[in-house]
Amino acid sequence: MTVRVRFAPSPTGYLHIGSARTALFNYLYARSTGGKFLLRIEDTDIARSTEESTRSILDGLAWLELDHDEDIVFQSDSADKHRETARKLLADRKAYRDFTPKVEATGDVKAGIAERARAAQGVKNMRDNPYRDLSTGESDARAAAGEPFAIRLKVPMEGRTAFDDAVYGIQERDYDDTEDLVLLRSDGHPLYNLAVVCDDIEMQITHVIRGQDHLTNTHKQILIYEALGVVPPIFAHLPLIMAPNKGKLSKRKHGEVVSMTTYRDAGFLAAAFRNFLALLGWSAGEEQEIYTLSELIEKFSLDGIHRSNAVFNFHENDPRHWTDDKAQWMNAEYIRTMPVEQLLPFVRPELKAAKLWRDEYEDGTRTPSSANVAEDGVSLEVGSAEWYEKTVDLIRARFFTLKDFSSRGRSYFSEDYDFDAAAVEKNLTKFPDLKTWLPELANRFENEFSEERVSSPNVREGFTSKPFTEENIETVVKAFTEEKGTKLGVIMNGARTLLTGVAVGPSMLSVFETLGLKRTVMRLRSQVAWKT
RNA sequence: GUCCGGUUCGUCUAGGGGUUAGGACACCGCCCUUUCACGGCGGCAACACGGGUUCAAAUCCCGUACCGGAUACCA
Repeated sequence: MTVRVRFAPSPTGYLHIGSARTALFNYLYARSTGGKFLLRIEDTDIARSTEESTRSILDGLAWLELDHDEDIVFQSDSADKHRETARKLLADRKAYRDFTPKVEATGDVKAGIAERARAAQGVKNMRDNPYRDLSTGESDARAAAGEPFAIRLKVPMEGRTAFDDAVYGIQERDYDDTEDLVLLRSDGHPLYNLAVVCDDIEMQITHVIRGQDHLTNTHKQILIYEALGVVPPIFAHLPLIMAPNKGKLSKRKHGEVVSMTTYRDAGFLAAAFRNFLALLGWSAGEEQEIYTLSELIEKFSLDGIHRSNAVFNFHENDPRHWTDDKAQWMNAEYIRTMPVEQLLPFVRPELKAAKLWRDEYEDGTRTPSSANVAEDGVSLEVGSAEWYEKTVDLIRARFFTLKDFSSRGRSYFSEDYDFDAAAVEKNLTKFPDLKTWLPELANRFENEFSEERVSSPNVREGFTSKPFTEENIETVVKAFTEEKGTKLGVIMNGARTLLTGVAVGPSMLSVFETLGLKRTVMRLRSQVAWKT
């Protein structure tokens, strides 16, 4: 039997981190078993469902690359079938018409339900509905007379529902604890449990993998399967993802941190986030943390799923820990260790969005004529595809998100970058001599190197033509430092701040080389930083 | 209230009768270094509690506590 699983979100908001994980687990299970991963939009709550939300959920799934099989099923399209099923159950006397007038919920719905349940405690049997055993004749007559009614499932008086959950094990529940659930509202609207069972049957779902909050629904749904004479699928309930206080994780309370789009927009790599999500409530029982998608598919199994809820750990008022540390670490880990050519396609849109992109960065668009790249490849023309790749590779080591390429890495791609006040203070203002030394160093570079066509009145006649490479730069900077009787760090750090605007980054020699002679010289002469 | 589920470092987790209870993140320290949020080394830090079973319990059983979920003519 081919495995068929489904992810069935209700479109009442964006793709929540918990739903995303449910989708991921379904996806992994389907792919690991050679089964099908189906998508069903449970849009039967007309008042709350929106198309925008459906789109947002699909966007989220697309971003995570959880591609589904077959056409998307919209639950609302099958309402007639659901009604028909309810009527069939009625005809089979597995369900009955309840003529009790509908009571509208007011105020806090959840609290009201709990209150009502408490009040009913011990007072009455959950199934002692006066209409439960109404004769067919009278029921038909009242219905024919136009009296409104809901259709309720007739839960047997004796016995219990039981199923073997793939995660939680044997689950049993006395019929006594289950109310005769409404299948069809008095306005003819089919309700969730009926709709889900009908659709799961229709879609030939073999495994229902969903949140643990559905555990009691499962008992109700099994009752419907039994009434219908259909063998229920296998159920696997997932532990829930909680807020740091172990409470419910919600948009109301926690905002954007729970939305998948937040991570996409914050410069997360889908692969990294997927990896993080996979480890929230599941483990392969080993010490590995970084898994490629194919490894996840290969290793995923229902027995690796935990029974206890997991905390999504973030700190609302701490910008550095605004989301789970491990998610951030994992993203950084992906950025700095994945093959650079795989990273490039993600950096490009980021630079484009920040208007830092140049077409020359694209592979294959280089113009050979403009290249004065040394034969050994050490000094690359700034702006070439090779330069771009090398630069991305250099600066990614200390980056956490794709956003960093356009923010903290801005100075590599544009002349228009900001100076960090603390860095200026620490590395420039503190050493006033640098104000003259650095432009002097620029002249020195210009005289010593010839990587680029620099036209300047300061170029000496008969200069030695050396490539602007780390090794050569080091010699020059060291000599310069000695002449000035200062420490290498003073020059290097001053140059770093002037050239990149910040106090941190890769080796300064590689920064010089990466920026190239022309830009290095220009920036060393710049006095802008001193004015801030 | 009732039903159901859960409980190993701050967080994610490994381990499921005998372990110095392992790893990762975070945090702290040292090293590397011209700087650094890279890297290297190290440190802090956990079996909820009480009973039982057993030669031996984090691990099995029972209870308690706490946390969570559910309880709807919502999904």
